[in-house]
Amino acid sequence: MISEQAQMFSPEDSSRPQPNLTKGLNDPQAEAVVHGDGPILVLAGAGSGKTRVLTHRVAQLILEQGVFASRILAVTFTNKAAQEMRERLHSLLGTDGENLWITTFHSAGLRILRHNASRLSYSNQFVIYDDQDTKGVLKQVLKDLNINEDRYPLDTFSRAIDKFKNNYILPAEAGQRASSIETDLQAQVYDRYQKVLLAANAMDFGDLLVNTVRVLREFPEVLDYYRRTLHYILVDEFQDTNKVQYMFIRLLAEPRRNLFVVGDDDQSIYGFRGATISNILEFEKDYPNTKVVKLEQNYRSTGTILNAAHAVIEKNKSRKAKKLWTAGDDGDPIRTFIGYDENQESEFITSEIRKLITQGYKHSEMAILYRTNAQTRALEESLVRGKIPYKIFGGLKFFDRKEVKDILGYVRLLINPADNQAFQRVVNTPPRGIGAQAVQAIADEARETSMPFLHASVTVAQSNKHVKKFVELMGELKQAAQTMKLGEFLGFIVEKTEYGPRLAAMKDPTAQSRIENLQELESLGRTMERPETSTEEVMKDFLDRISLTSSADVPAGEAGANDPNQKTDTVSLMTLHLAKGLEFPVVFLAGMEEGLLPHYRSLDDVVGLEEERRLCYVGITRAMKVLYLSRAHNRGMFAAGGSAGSAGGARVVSRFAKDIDPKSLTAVGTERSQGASFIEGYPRFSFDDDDDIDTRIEDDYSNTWRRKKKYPSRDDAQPTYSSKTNVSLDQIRNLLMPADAMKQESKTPEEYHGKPSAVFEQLAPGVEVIHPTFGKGCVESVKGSGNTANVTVKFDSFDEPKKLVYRFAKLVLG
DNA sequence: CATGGTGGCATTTTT
DNA sequence: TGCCACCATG
Repeated sequence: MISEQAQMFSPEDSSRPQPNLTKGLNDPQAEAVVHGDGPILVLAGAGSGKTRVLTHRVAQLILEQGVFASRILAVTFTNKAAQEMRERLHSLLGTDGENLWITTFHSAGLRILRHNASRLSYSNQFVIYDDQDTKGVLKQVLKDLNINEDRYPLDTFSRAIDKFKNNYILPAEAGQRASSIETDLQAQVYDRYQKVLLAANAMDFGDLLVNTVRVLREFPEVLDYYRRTLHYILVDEFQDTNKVQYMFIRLLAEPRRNLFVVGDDDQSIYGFRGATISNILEFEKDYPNTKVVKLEQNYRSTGTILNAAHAVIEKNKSRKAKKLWTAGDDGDPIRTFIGYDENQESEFITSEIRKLITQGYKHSEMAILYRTNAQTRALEESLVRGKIPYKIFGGLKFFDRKEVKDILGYVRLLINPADNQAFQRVVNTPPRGIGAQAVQAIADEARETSMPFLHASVTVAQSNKHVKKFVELMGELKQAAQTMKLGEFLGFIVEKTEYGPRLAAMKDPTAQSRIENLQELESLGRTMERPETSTEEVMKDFLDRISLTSSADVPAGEAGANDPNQKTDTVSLMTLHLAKGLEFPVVFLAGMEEGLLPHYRSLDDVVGLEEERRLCYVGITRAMKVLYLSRAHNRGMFAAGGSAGSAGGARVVSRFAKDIDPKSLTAVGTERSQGASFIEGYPRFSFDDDDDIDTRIEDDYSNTWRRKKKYPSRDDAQPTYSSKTNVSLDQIRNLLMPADAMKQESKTPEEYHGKPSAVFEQLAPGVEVIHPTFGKGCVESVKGSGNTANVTVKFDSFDEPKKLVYRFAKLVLG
């Protein structure tokens, strides 16, 4: 991948010790870089050198204004962008930049919460729930609240919760705001959902932001600490920040207001995630003396490409007037193609790539961009047949692979025994005779005792031999973790759970690639190992890193961290969203059709359509020299639906393409195409496919799998590790559930509320109590004493009274 | 009571 | 294409 503006670095720029930081910059760029204290908004058009301005600004602060690197926080959109910025600063600053905090919003939140989550009654060791975990929790919540999923689909709730969090609306406020049956249900689900997460000591992505802001707002000493630490704050892609993120920034920057934000209202494409252009407008309101700098000179694209981009974007009503210009040439016309269907469109792109290669372009200089991930299927097939090396960004991540998540599920459960989602994932994976009934029994036991599923399963193990075996397995894994390094341990899990051997015994051809993925995971674990650090600590880091690795950071299906410097020569495939911030000499914009771009889900509202237009704009402006627009006349994915925008199955050209001056378009792909118009035309049923694409699918991949085969086939499969079952359930219980694993990090509710610990003596029927998770309630009965004491409490928010083990329940008097 | 197979169905964009 | 719900079997 070519980095934005990378080619503009001349050797003089990085000469030390006194680099002239404004050399080679244009006037507005320089103005932004040398800006003193106080707020500044840089409106940076596509390709106007904004990353360069950001990095030089940081260097300026350190080298010219004498600011300590540790006083600077730079927030970027993805880990990849952060990494790139770090590298560029390294070449500008050398080791002076070592203490810079360059990070994403989510990573920043995670770091703050790892130190402060206990203030919010989480443990600082909390885990991060991904989308799947989240859905699992929601499913349970809907069941508990007797909500009919057919009537109120699960997705509407996950979307609603997401929206609450993007806008920093906490459950209580959501409840107050509720104005209809729907919104009231949403608030109820949200409330309960948060309680389940808290009980599992887990946070979802949104919580990483919401809880960070909560900590900063509710604990002045924490806010004070970070304000004293961070004096200069820079934010990239400011147009795509949402309300919580903006609150976070504002809180930190408030006393000094040294806030440097860079954005482009024309590239705001994350409205569905709560981002609003109004953040840019509000910025000038919130910081009245803001300096505004506009970067309008484009260093990336040809005149033709810029004109097309402008023609598309100028139709938007809500945007700041501006026009990019270039000192360069007009360049080539934009090339167009209409395929009979998506397969022909893909074949065309493949064959063009081959031609461009013969003309001297590298694969890595080309990208195929599209609106939806579903479009990759046809493209991928065709590229494979054409033997074009490619990488797909986004889509299914390596860490989203089922087998990888399964094995990591064991790791998660060992680290955080309260992780009930991880428990449910692994308890019968691979199948070991623990079905729905057994899991329900465990869930019931867990509910009655207010204990995590894992703990409850130890009790159920007394009456269920399958569960007993599982519990013993977990005990063995726990012990192994104490002696093995991470890589070895991951391999041990794969063997010991029989996950690997079972895969090896499968006829399914994908099984071999899954085994490879697990081997990849193992070697990834090995790279994480640190001599002085316990495997448990390493595992925690490992999980954090995995949780925050976004699909933009690493190509689909790759683990990433293995060989960061190995740049391979491949064509890049990605959605328009992921392409933001990148540039390529050659760009294919596939699927230029109504219903796809703009997507049919956005057709009926103006705001949505404007965002689609920006998306198209982002796509066009990724291209440096050569831009292709292609579309198909028929598309499989819509054949059945007959969706809006496609009358009678025939696909109509995108309205955005119609805005481009036809004189700058030229049809390619067939000799007969000279007069054919991309905008009104019909597909040609052949193109000059003279490259003789070998249609035999080569067996390269399966050969590699076979070579690396590690596991024996079923016949000689034997347990590699002897199993020792002479450990008692009680011993395992203690092993899996050390007292401090259940204890909240630093504060019990007693400490938390500053009350003496003699709560138990005062418990009696009728006494009001508060539970950290369940809230307020009234004691119904008290039984036993010491470690086994039980308290039955009727909580306000639950119909059924709950039986709690006093030792764990952390009750305080109400 | 657990499992594996089959058939139906929907499918934006992402930290 | 991939996921879920349902059903027949062990």
